[in-house]
Amino acid sequence: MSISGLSTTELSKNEKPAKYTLIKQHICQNIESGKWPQHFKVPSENELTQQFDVSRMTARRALQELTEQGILVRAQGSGTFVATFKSQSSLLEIRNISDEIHERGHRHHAKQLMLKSIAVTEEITILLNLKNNEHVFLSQILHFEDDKPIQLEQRYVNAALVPEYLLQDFTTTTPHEYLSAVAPLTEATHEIEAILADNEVCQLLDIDNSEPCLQVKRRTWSSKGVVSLAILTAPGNKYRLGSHLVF
Amino acid sequence: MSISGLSTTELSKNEKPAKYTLIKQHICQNIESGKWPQHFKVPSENELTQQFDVSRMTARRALQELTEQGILVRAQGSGTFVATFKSQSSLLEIRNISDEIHERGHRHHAKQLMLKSIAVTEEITILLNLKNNEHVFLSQILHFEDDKPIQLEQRYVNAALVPEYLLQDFTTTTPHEYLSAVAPLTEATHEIEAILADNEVCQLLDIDNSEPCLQVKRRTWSSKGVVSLAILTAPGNKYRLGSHLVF
DNA sequence: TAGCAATAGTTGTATATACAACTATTGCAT
DNA sequence: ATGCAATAGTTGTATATACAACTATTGCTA
Repeated sequence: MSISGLSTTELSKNEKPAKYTLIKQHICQNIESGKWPQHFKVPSENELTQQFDVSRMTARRALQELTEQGILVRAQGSGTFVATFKSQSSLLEIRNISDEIHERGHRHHAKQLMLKSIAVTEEITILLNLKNNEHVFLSQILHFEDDKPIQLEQRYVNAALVPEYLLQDFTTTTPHEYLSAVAPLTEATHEIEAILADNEVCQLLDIDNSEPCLQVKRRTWSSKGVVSLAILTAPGNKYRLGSHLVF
Repeated sequence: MSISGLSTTELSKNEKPAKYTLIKQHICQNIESGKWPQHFKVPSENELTQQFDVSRMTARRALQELTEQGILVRAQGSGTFVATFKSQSSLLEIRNISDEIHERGHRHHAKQLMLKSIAVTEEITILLNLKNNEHVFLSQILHFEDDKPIQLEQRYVNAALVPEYLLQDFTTTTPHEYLSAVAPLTEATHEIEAILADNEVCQLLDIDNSEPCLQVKRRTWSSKGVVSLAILTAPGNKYRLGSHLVF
């Protein structure tokens, strides 16, 4: 059985598999064979539309279902990427989260939180693995001062591993409270802490923040009133913290 | 937070929530308030299209997402129904299944199996609860002879709580093997056993199989080469096993 | 009453199209 | 180099339409 979960029986239903299942198969085969590694940018909706001679909505459906299954990760404006295998098989994490939610009495949210947790773990992992990869997958965005409320970019608020009671009034939460709440829910605590502390981020990403690189690709940023942690590519696969940190 | 998992933050994203989220909210509110009980037939895609002045695909998306979340159950040709609350909060079952899958080393299938397990538990539960409800939700279909391979209607093969190794060649499995494999994965074992044994089904559903009812609604069946367990409505909310069992 | 045909209703799949929102790159002016 | 504008690319949302597959009901015929 493939990672997509498509059984042979499912395909012989009417001797005529749905078109989007063919696309899903194609993608899964490429991933399983190793052709498309982690963080690989899979063909866009338009490209799949041409390759398989289908409408965009059909190609989109294939990508979307694989995303829901934790096999792909999508980013508006950027593209669709192969998820880390870690998240594809992170059953252990799921169980830990389940326990936590279970104790808090929010059983009916458990499944959604499982899915969301995988998504956010995904993005963080991709971010932190940049040093091993040429893809520039952006970006973790945090507005942060000790003992002052946190501001997260909205999509992270939506996806984050945050218990319900924190979500309801996130602006009253301090970094310390955030971490202590998230800590029992995730294995990525260390990485999150590293992001919160600039110096550690630099260390983690092998970034030289003091001396400028010889050549840095210019980037523009859509300012949103939050701090953007810009990671810029430079010749020789070196990275440096961007100077475009905007408020 | 509602059962849909929609947070207030999610809705204030751009001060303009997506249309399908409004429909999801509407449905969830009706369910939470008790207006729409278990097995209630929710408005069809076309009805929602008119009520909310949206396209069918938008209404469809709302129904589909709630189905994926285990809140609704859909049946082609019949309609969309409110799932049992049991499956909405059956975290315990999910964990048990997780353990099972985990031990068998099929981690990456875990999430899909969780979702599927909820779906099939759903349908079985709805079937067995018919006696308490006016809705005739059809139908469990089994082809069964002792010590001979089982045949299940295809959609149940796809959705069933069956371990992978059984799915791969289902036709070689005997009823006994099937039960012993499924037993540790579900709380519905007793119900499944009841379905497998005609007499117990009759007992469970308060069906009088020997004496014909005074008046029975006629039904036609699309024959598929499998045994159809037909449940026919009769005056006074009595049920009787149909005479249309077709092979 | 039983069997069959026809019809309507509901979900599933698929296409074509349009615009919004966001991202990434390029080019130009300073 | 820096900053800005313009452009193209990608995903997100939404509409309109058509047909397929299956279900449910009704009506006719024998």
